[in-house]
Amino acid sequence: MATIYEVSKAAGVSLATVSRVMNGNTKVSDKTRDKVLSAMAELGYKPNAIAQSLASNRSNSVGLLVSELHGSFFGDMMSTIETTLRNAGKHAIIAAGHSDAAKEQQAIEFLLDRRCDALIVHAEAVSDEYLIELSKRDIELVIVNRHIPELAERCFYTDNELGGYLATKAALNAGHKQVAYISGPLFKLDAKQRLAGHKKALAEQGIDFKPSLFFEGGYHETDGSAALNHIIASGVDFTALVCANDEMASGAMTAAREAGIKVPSELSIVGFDDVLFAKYLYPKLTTIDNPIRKMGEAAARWVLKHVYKDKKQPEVDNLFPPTLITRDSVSALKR
Amino acid sequence: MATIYEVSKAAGVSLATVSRVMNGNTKVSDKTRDKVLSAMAELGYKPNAIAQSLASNRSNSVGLLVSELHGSFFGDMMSTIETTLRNAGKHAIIAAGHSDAAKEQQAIEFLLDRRCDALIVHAEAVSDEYLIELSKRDIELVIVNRHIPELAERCFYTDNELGGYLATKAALNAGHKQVAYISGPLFKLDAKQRLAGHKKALAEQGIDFKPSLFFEGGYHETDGSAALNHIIASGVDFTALVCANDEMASGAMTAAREAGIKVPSELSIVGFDDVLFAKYLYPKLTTIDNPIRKMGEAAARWVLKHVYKDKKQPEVDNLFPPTLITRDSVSALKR
DNA sequence: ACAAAGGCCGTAATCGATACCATTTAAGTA
DNA sequence: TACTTAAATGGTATCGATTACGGCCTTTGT
Repeated sequence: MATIYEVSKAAGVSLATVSRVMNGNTKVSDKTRDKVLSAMAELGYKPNAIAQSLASNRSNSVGLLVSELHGSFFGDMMSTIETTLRNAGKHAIIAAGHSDAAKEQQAIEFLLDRRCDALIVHAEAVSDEYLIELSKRDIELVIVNRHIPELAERCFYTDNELGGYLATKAALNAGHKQVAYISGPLFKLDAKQRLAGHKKALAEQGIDFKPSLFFEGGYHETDGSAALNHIIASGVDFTALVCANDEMASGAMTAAREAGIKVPSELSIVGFDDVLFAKYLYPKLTTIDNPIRKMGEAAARWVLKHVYKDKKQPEVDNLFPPTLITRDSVSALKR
Repeated sequence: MATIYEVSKAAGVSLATVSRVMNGNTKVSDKTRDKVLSAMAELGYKPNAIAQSLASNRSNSVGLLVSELHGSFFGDMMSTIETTLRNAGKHAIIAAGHSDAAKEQQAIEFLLDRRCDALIVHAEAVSDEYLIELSKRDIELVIVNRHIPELAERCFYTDNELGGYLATKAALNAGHKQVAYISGPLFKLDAKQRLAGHKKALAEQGIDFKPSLFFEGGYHETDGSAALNHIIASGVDFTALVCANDEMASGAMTAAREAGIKVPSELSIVGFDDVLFAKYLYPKLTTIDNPIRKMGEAAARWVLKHVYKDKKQPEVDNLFPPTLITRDSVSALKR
C-alpha cells in the first residue's frame, strides 16, 4: 500500500504539498495539484486513516451508544445516524449498553478509549449526574431520547408527556370512559412522563385515575400480557387500554385474545413508539409515532455542525413532538 | 490526557518498559511492573488506541457489512458479532450495503480505508467473483449467510435448501397436497436454494410443481400480499402456503384476512427466518429458524482465532442447519 | 573464581500522516 | 528597475505508541 511519501516522490513535490491537496484547506496551484492527483491515481494511493487521526488528533469517528443492537427502535436510530454521518465521510462506532448502568458506563469508556470525536448516547440507566459530569470531560456529548435540563441544547428528545396525552386522548375521543394504562418502568423518565400525559388527559375530561386500572410493566411484551390479566382479575370494567410501548400492547393483545376479548370491538388498544411490527399486528396497532429517526438525524447533524464545523448543516430543533398514528386497534365505544 | 511518556517519567522507567507492561508479551520484573501500574493508575492513563494502531499496524477493529442497520435479521447478526468481538477487546465498524452492488462495494472500500484487520460481510448484490478477488487483496475476509465454494472455509451459512425442504414438508406433513410457494428474488442465492428445497419436498411426495401456485417476490411484506392475491386470482385451489421469508408471510396473512380466508383453518402458512416479529403475528407464525445468531458468532470467533490468534477460540463449523419452529399458523388438512 | 547464558531494561528508529515556520517565486507598485 | 507583498511550496518537528537491538547485571555450571 502506497504512502504519502511515495506519492510525493512520484509527483516530485514535498510531503506537505501532497497533504495539502488531500485536505484542500490551503491553496495549491492547479499544475501541482494535477501532478499530485495523477501520482495518487497511478499508485492507487489511499490515505491511512489511522495516521491521519494521530497527526490531526481527529478520528473522524463518533461513538454511538444504544441499548441494544436489535429491535426496531434502535435499528431505526442507528440507521439514520450512520447514514447521516457516512454521507459526511465520518463513521459511527457502535456499542451496546443493555439498559444497565455499569454496562453503559463501560461502553462509554470503551468509546472514549477509541478516541471518538463525539459521543451520541442513548442511555437509560446511568444518572443525569453522570452524564453531566461526562459532558465536562474532554468530549462532545449528545444525548438522544432523554431530556436533561442542564444539557438542554445537546439533547434531542420527544415530548413524552404529550405522547401519553395523545394516546389516552385517542381512546377518550372514541368515547371511552374507562381506560386502563400499562406503564413502563417508572424509574425511566420517559415512562414517568407518558404516565403524566395519561393522567392529564383523564383529568381534562374529569375522569378519575383509578389505581386498579393501572399497572407498571418493564416495557417487555410479556409485561403486557401479565398486566392485562392482572387488570382483568381486579374485576373493574374497562373498554380501552393505553400501553406505554408497542411491545406491551402486543402482549396485551395476545392476552386479550386468550381471554376471549375481541380487539377492538370489545377492547380498544393504543400503543406507543410505532415500531416496525406495529403494523404487522392484527388488528394493526393505533399508536404514537415516536420520532426516533428525526431525533437520530438531528443528533448526527448537530455533531456535523458543531464538532466537524460543517457550516452547511442547518440549526436543528431539540424537541420533536410525537403524533398519533391511527390504525385499526381503536373503535368507537358502543353504548 | 496522560501519555505513555508521562507514565514512564512518573514511574522512572523507559517508554519501552511501559509498553511492555501494557502488552505483557515480554518479561518485566514484578517490582517495575508495580511501579508502572501505579503510575498509570495515578495519572489515569489510558493508551491512545490510534497511536497503538499506527505503531502496531493493527487497528483492533473489524469491518462489518450488513444490508441494513434495521430489521430483526441484521439486528440479531450485528448484536452477536459486536458482543463477541467486544468481549475480546476488539470492535466492529458497521456499514450498510442496502442490497445494492455499487453501495456494497463502496461500503467495503470504506471499511478497507479504515484499516480494519478483517472484514465480515453479508453481501447480497456483489458477485462471487468480486468477493473472490477481494479475498486475494490484503485483507482477512469472512462471509456470512452465503456459500462460495472457492472460499468455503471462510463462509458461514445455513442450508437454505434444507430450510425450504423443511418448510414445505411441514405443510405436507399436515396433510396438505396443494401448496403454493412465494419465493424471494431468484437472483439471490438463498431464494434459489429455498425454492429448490420446496421442489424437492414436493417431488418426494410425487406432487407436481405447478407454476400457477408459484410467485417470485422481493422479500418485502407487500410482495406477500401481492403474491397471494395473484395466486388466488389464478383460480387454482390450494390449502397451504410456504413463503421464503417471514415478511412475505406476514403480508400474505394480511391479504388472506382481507380476502376472508381464515388462517390457519382454511389456509396454512409457513414462513422462513424466524425473525423477531414472527411470534407477534396472529396466528403466531410457524417458520424456519435461520440460525443467524450462530452464524454471526461463528464468523466473529473465526476472526478472533485466525486474525487475532486467540488460541482459546475453538474451531467452528461453517454450516448451520435450519430447523422448523412450530407455532400456530399451520393446521392439519380437513377432509 | 570465571565464563556462558539469560533476564531486564533503555535507546532510538519507525508507523504515515499533519501543521507550523521558513523559503522561494510571482505579482504588484512606486 | 527596485522594492514590497502575497502566494505557493518545502523542511521538519510532532502525534503516541511499538519493537529491534544492544548493554548491563544476575544466575548457574564447572
